[in-house]
Amino acid sequence: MAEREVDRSVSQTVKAQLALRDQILSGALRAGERISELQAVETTGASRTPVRMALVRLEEEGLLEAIPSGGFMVKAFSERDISDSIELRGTLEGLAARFAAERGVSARELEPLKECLAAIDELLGQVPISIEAFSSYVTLNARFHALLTELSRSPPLVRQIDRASALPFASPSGFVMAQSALPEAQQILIIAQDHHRVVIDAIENREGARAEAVMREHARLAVRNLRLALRNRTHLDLLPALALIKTATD
Amino acid sequence: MAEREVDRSVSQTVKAQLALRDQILSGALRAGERISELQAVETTGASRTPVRMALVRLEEEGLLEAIPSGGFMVKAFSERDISDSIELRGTLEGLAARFAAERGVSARELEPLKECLAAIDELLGQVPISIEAFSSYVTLNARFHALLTELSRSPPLVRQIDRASALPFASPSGFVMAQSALPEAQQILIIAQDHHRVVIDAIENREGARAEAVMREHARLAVRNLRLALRNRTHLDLLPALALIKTATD
DNA sequence: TGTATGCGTTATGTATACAATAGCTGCTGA
DNA sequence: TCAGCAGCTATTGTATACATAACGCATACA
Repeated sequence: MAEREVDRSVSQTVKAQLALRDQILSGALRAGERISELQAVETTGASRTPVRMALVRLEEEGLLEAIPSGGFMVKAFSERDISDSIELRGTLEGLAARFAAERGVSARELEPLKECLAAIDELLGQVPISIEAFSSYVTLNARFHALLTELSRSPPLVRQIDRASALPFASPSGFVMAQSALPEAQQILIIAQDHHRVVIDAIENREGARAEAVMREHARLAVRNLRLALRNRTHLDLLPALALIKTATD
Repeated sequence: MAEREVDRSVSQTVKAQLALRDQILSGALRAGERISELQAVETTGASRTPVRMALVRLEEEGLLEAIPSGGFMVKAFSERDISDSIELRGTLEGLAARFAAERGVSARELEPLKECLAAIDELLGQVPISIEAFSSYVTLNARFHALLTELSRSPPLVRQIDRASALPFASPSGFVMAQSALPEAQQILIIAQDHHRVVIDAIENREGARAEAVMREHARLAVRNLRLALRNRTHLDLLPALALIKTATD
């Protein structure tokens, strides 16, 4: 036992996993770069065993890739990989919305979603939207999607959606939003909010096909959003993905 | 270093993972049962570190569940969980088929699929189908789906589909097929083969919507298939899933 | 007799020691 | 001067030892 300072409130494995994911999503570890276990031990403060467990988890999560000769490297993604992931998540969310509509949802279950919707409306009412409001939006929007997903009452589907969201929508510790991109972002978010409204309405009226269709349209909007963010080098709520895209265009 | 007999041709972690997955899918470890690390060490022949890595991987895969107080248990699924997983996979495969159709696929890329199709035709030509032929079908069908998935040219999507397939379609070491269920199974497989034909045709003609629709229809057939298998207590190609469904109906 | 507390046992979480392999560097020979 | 081989080093894979926490059982007290 070393004289290492240990925080017993949370498991070393979880601590290491969070720290490493943060390093990856923040860009401290660059795409394609090999991850040194020893270095990870130093930066995370955990010993090799929990670090290795964290690495395995991150590999399964899709952020790391095993190197045949041993060890792991940060996985690199193309722009298309990210846009495919967004469309993929939209497709899954479409299925979730369909399930929710077909299986029926009580008014009480829809309540939190409507509250979320109202809170977002309030943020978007500001013209132009402030950086702080945009930041709150990211949180509220994630909450809305999580709640919507839950309405499907399908644990396997919820699980897959979480997985699919990890890549394009993971939240790093902090993020930057260019001031100049705000008005354009707001335009897009207002359209997105319409989608949110339609999907709730469709679920309430048990229109599965319509609920599904709007979520897929929603994803296509997010793809356009990504293209815009890449072109302007600004970050909408898709920012974490940017750290993962390999710089050399292939 | 113990006098343990070690097989250096394959990593201990992989060995342990395969052995444990087999134990779960074959039903040797029952749903809801806690997995003892020490016991796993004995049955797999690996030491605790690789066993723990394997357990983490299987948890991420969705076959195990972490117990809050520590350790892992075999995850239990309801019948609906499995049928949702099938529908989920079908939805993802639908997206893959759409991508393939929209992005275009050369004749050379379609060749292996057509060969697969012909091989299955030959098997299904036998009336009634033999157990051995049915077993070959399971392999060929898995190959067909894997090839189709690849046509999407989308690594993130392929990855998710693999993930989604793990639960309902994983291949255990051996499986049993009741003789009496064969004719009914053959009927279903002939319809399934029609779907295969349609999806290839749609991809060739770049009809994305049609390609997607037929894969979703294909999934609905598989769901009916599952219901049948459960009712008759027979195993079609969905067998591994049966080991995971909790016996006590909740 | 039932419940609560304390101790012991067992299993998991963590750390580290050991083994093996892959990659690199330097040297030698053609 | 370049290529190939050998030895070394660094890093990963594996095993095990140690620490800690949880569960069960027994005993004592109400």
